[in-house]
Order: sequence, then structure tokens, then C-alpha cells
Amino acid sequence: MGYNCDFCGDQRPVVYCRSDAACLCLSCDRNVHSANALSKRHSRTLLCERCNSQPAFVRCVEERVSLCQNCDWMGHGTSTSNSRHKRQAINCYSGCPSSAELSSIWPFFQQPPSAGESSCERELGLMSINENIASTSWGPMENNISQDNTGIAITNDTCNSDKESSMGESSARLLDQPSGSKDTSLPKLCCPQTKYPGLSEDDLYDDFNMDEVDLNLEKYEELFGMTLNHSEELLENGGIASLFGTKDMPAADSDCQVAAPAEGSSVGLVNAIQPACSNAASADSMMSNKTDSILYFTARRPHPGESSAGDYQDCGASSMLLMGEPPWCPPCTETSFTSATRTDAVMRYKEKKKTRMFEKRVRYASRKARADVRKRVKGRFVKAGDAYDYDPLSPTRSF
DNA sequence: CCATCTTAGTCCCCCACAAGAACCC
DNA sequence: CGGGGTTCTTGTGGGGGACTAAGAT
Repeated sequence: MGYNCDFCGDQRPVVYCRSDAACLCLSCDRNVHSANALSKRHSRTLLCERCNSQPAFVRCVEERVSLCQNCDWMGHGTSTSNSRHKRQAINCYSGCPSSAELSSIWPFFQQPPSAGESSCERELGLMSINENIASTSWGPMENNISQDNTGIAITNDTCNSDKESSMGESSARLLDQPSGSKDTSLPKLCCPQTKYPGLSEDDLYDDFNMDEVDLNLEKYEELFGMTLNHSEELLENGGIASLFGTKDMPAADSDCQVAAPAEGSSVGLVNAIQPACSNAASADSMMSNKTDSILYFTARRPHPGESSAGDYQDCGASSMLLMGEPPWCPPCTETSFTSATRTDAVMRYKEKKKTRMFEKRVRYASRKARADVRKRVKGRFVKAGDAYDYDPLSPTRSF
């Protein structure tokens, strides 16, 4: 990947769009993501200033540099003298924020040459869905990270996808937004590193927009069946990124989520559910009960074409797991972790990645709805009125 | 150890047609 | 420049054939 904007190929890229897997300059970011309502939902974050190819997730205060997880690890690993550097989590945003708004999101963000207010900016205020209700409290609420922080149980990789961002926003708002302080003028923000203490299911339900999320139940058996090699499985699934409750099984189009049923309806952390979900068969049966209260744990799944580095660093949780500290394990001493361990984990992850399937993404729900009810002959669509051997609506044959 | 066969798993094409995109007037 | 009409393209899911890998003989 070069060091120029993926769109114009001219300017130096500043932000990274995960949905597009593209590094963009601010101008192109605004142009590209003002195209339509969907593109406005793309979550973007700063580009790593070290590798210039991965999304930054943390900013080193001392070095004044934004870093992706890999570069952060390289620069602030436990074995380095910089491991005590104070770092701040970098929030994601969506919509088309102005430079000033970006500065409010990222206090360290230097205001680039004015690009003028886009039409997107103006339209943003008109959007009816709950896209602009992110709290302005993100800025001051910087999630400081230090190497001492070992309690990483759940992180929120809401920067990953559009849907996730909306979900992350929901939960994050619940946790962090002072009541009545919604600012509809700001772009949607999400926080990459947020814990969810004391979150009630009802709270989640209230703010969870079902239309925004779908569930792609891929390799759930691995998630539920994880017994020994938890970290590897989480690597496989990209890491448990965030969790949200829901009352119905949605059907939309995010490709980065793994659903995990939990017994009962209480919301729990990942480490709390993993022993209860060790039976793939029961998981399967639970999957069929789509209307039951189910916990959905969203996890980052890398898209085809993403670099291996980005694959595991896309999710805070997974990367933390790579660092040898799964949340359900007692904190390890610093010396217990070696680069060999990490390398080994990465190798295992890459190995499994080769065998992974990437499920289809439904782009048009209406077409899917039609296909779902069309009559078929040996799986093929047949003309209306022709004989068929399979009718999704009624398992009968016409001949 | 190699060749052959069996089994299991995965991938990809096919179909009709509505929706959406592109084009023209 | 916008609206209406026409034409072209896209995408949707289940079944089955082709293909590959692993294991057995």
C-alpha cells in the first residue's frame, strides 16, 4: 500500500475507512462518504502514522503519533522502554464531519486546510435515524490506556463496520453520555476501547436498532465449542469486540458479527459465557430459535484482501489476546509473554484464515425476500406457473 | 511406500425475474 | 434540467456437478 490517498492518489492519506479498506485524504474522505446515506455510515478512523496502512486505534501522547495495534505493539511492547507511554484511544467517526468537528473528536487533530462545508454536512443534520446522537463527551472522556491495564475483558470494535458503529454508539451512549446532552450536529462516534460494566439487557434493547444489524452465523461452532485454545478461536473470529442484546434476529447486512446464545437472558461478558457455550450441538439448536433472547457478540472478521497485520489488529480484543492475556486468564507476568508466543499465535491464525469461508453479503433485502419465496426445480428458479419441485412457502410439489 | 478407491467437504454454476441503473427523448 | 419511458444489468437461493483433500485399503 502506498502513501498516497487511495482515491485521488495524490494527497497524503489521513483517515482509514474500514468499510472501503481505503486510506483517504480528508478531501476524498468527505467526497466519498457524502455520496449517499450508506457511505455516510462508514466508520473511519485515523491512519496509523507509522505504517500508513492500518487504522490507528491509539495515540501515543509522548510521541504525538497515532498508531495501529501492530505498530503500537512494536513501539510500546512490554519489552520496550516506551511501554509506559501514556496513550489515548482514538475514536471512530462516521458521516462527514468538518475539520472543526474532527478536532473536537480528536483534540490532537490538526486542522487541515479548510475544505468547506459539504452538502453531506448539511444533510447530516436531517438524517432521521439515530446516527447523530453520539455524545460530545467522547473527547473529554479519552480512554487512556497504559500498559498496566490488564483488565481488557471486553473491548468494543465498533469502528469496524457500519452496523457495529451504530451498535457501539448505542451502548457507548448508554454508558458515557450525560443525559440530555445529545448533540445532533456531530458525526457519529464510536469508541474502540470501552468496557460495559453493569449494562442491563433492557438498556441494550432500548437502543439497539435491529434494522442496522444482521447476523452471519459463521463458524459459531468454533465460538461455542472453544475449549482449550480460546485465544486462537477468538483470533479466528477476529476477537470478541462488543456485545449487545437483542430481542429479534435481525436480517440486514453486516458481515462482521458472530452470534452467541447465552443461557437465560442476562447480559454477560465473553469470559462469562464461554464455558456455557461449549456445546456446538446445543448452539445449533439455539440458533434455530430466532426469537428467543439471545446475546449477540459482535466480532471482527477480516475481509478478503486485508493484510494479515490488519486482520488481527482490527479488533482490540483479539490483539490483546495475541498479547497473551485472554480475559479469563489470570494476568500474566510480563516475562511470560514472548514474541515467539505472539508469532505462534499469528501463525495459527493465518493458518486458520486460509481455510475460512467468507459468507455472502446480502445487498438487496427485497431481492432476497423474493428469492426466498420463489419456486424452484432442482434449486433453479422456474418461470411463474411452470412445474416446480420445491416451494419455499409450502414444501409441496406441483408434479 | 505408492497407487487406487472411497468418503467428506467445498466451490461454483444454473435458473427467473424484480429491482435498480443507465440511457434516450 | 427534470421527468417519463425503455433497455440493460444485477442479484437473489437451493440443488447438483465438479473438484479437492484426507483416509482407508
